Amino acid sequence: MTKSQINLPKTAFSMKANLPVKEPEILEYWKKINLYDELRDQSKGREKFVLHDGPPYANGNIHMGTALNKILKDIIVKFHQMEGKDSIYVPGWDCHGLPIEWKIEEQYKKNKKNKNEVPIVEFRKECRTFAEKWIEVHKSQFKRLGVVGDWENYYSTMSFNAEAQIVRELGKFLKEGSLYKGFKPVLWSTVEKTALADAEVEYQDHKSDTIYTSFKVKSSNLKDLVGNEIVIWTTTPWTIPANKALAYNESLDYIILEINDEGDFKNRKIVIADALLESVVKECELNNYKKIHTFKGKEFKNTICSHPFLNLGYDHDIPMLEARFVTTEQGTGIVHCAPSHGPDDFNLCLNNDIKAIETVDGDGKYTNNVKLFEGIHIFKANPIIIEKLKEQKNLLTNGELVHSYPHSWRSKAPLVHRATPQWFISMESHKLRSKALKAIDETIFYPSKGKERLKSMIETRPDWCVSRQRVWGVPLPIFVNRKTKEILVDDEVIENIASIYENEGSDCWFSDDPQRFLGNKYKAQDYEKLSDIVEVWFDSGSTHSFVLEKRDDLKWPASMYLEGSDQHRGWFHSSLLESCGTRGRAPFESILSHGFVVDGKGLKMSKSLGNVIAPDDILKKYGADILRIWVASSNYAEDLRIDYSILDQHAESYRKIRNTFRYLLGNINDNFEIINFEQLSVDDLPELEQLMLHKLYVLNTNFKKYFSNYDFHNLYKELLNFCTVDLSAFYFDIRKDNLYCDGKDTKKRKSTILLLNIILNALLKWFAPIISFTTEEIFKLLFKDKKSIHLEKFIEFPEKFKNEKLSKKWIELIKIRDICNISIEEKRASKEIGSSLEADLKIQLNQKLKKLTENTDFSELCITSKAVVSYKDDIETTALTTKAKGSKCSICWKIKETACDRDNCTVNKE
RNA sequence: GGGCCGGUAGCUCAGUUGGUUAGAGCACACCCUUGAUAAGGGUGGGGUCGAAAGUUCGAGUCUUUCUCGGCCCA
Repeated sequence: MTKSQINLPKTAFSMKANLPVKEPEILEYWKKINLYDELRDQSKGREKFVLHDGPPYANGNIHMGTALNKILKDIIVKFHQMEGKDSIYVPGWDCHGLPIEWKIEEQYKKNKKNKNEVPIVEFRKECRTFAEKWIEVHKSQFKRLGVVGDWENYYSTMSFNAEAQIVRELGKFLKEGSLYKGFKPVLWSTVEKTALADAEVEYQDHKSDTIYTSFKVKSSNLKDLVGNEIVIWTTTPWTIPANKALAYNESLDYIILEINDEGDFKNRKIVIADALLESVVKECELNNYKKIHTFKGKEFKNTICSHPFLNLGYDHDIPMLEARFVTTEQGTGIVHCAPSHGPDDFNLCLNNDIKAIETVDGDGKYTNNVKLFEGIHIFKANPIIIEKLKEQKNLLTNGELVHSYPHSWRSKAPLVHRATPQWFISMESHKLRSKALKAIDETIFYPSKGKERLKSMIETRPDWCVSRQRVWGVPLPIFVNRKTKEILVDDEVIENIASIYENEGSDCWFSDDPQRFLGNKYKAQDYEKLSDIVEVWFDSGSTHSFVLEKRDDLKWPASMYLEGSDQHRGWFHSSLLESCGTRGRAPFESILSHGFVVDGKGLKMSKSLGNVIAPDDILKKYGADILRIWVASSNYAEDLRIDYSILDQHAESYRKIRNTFRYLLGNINDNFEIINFEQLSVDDLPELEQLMLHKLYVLNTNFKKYFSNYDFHNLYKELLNFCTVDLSAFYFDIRKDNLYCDGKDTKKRKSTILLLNIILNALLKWFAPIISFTTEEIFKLLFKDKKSIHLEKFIEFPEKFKNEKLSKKWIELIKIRDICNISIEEKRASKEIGSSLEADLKIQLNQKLKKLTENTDFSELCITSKAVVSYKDDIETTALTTKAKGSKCSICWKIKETACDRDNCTVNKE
């Protein structure tokens, strides 16, 4: 007996993947062959698919969310490429903004350097260098994930041409007239001395002073009110000096309450909402009081009050205004309004011709607009205000409240609303809101629920504040006439600034003579040059203009924007507004949003929970292909769970896939042959092979269906099931006998080899976008004359592979096989047999199945040495296993009562 | 605090307009194999579908409340 008589699989493709070592080698290879350039060269003229990269912030190492995002992008880009498009991916980075500024400032603090003594231009250079450093770090980390893109020609928001184009984009809003100077309360950090973007604010618990204070009614249509006192509750006593109005809700019931308790309020009458009586009584510890009148809120109309500090010179009228935002959740049902210190207050007052003024300066100190308190820091003002109110006998009670309150994400300092001059893009003046809503309707969303999410945000958002009082960003290219206070609107000036930036960047705005930007048309001394910068969301919202439009290799609009679901309020949002404002439509045809990476229990990753997994940990332990499988197999429409047990599971699946490939490669001895489908005569193949062709055809159909919906987790599941169920446990298992024991020249074995080649090719292509490294490893092994799997296209299977009738037949055959397996298992459990080849099957089938099964070799199908079928009327399928009689052929291991007569088994046999 | 989204076996996911005993793969257990071998095959166990109430002849699917988680907003 000799093993040389059987054809055992042999391949150079190792079972052990060793991805952490092998993947970097493949990366080197891709670099060597210039894969990205090669892709573009070969795809010239094809339909373009442009996935426009949302720029990550150039700061800090990448985390799982970024890895997920980039891998998902790469998978989609590769799918489109292999589908036959020119699928272009240009990565980019978001570079301006507060976090980087803050890092540089931190370094200054460490080195005892004073930021104010450093020229702005020098400071900005350090910011630029900092961003550049992180771009390089990110680049290598993203590449390691297997992401193929134009890494050499990436884009960044701080590149000179980006800065120039951002100026041009702002110029468009300026020219249109939708960019205006406003005076609004914005969330302000007195520590960083800047307004903060929404994304820079975090809400934390904060202990606030609370007061119940009273405003005396000066005049009213409701005569009962005059001389009585309106009581308000607030958690910001320091805003009392800025009070300009009181707000009530006309649909609420209000009461006049006479107080008889000893103290400042004895015999005074106060007004509060009926619904809040109980809580006010409790909070203010009222014991003796009498409800003397009840009335509807609408009767407040035209009521004028005086300020609690009337006797201290606060003699302005305090009108009572109707406002829907007044509720009975907390307080008294009447809200104190300081237009400089709250958006609701501001809007209400604005509609009633009450202007906001600067009451607090950038440091948080009262300005000279505030009598009595000028120079006092607002965070130290509460006790003083409370004292004064007490002194004026207008304080019912005071206390403390812990509640959720806005804080700076950097300094963690509590924020305040402060009215400052800011620059806004109007949502209404030029119909930006309705244009954006229309654009949303014309966009395809994956998953579809993203549409409503973005829509509801656009519907309710206020005007876009695009100015920031910082230095690391694109300067707002605005000049204001010193005399007329008019904004200079002139295309030539804008283009002049842009062309200067194109050559040298925007640093010069802060250092050069303003005349240089104005040109010859205007005199610098007549104009004030703004020193604000553009908020970073405008930067990234403009990427479509300086990337998609400017580059010849790309197209506008993009085929797809793909980001985490938080970007409905971020990049999706700002890009939509910027583009609708300047071009009247969205810069994208579709939006794909993915959920967040959470731990195995569904909790968000945090240092304090200790459940953070870094991409690098995974790459070192498993390799990028495992991470890519995790991405492909997870449902990105929801949050994506990850932990080591989940990764272990995917690593197991990977081994299954890898061994599937290894079986294929081993049995073709690494000699791959491209099969010409046109010349292939399906009918000449054994039924099992025909069945496999049908399965390939169906799988490919499903594959395309799933891909067209970007439904990767179902697509991957189907591929994996094909490997385990249809190949490993079925086709491969059955055909081992044929592959190992039949002669290489036999027609049957040749048919099997043919199928193995087709299956190998198909699997390789199907899996390439997902396990990009492993498929490349195999591809290189098979093709010496081709460069990369990623330059290939998916396979088109001919219609003739489809055979529903055969498929239906085999569904029945496999049912019979299952019954046989149960029968074999019984004998195995009772130790009568071991291997299925020791089994002799006696199968009883219903007469009706005769036609279907008469040509089927069940011993082959069930991998037994013998199988006999008999037919009877009116019976269910049964199978009986007995131990096969005879002796085991030393070559093919089948048990036979006579000498084995198979060709290979008889050759060289003694 | 408000809005939106989600909770189906240990894990990743299916589950049509409400209609038999809720499915798949992996993992697990047991067995077999030792010619895919740090592989391969077979059989099997496992779910009060987040909880409760309701609508219905019938609910994983519809309604309400609660709970847990995530994102966004304040």
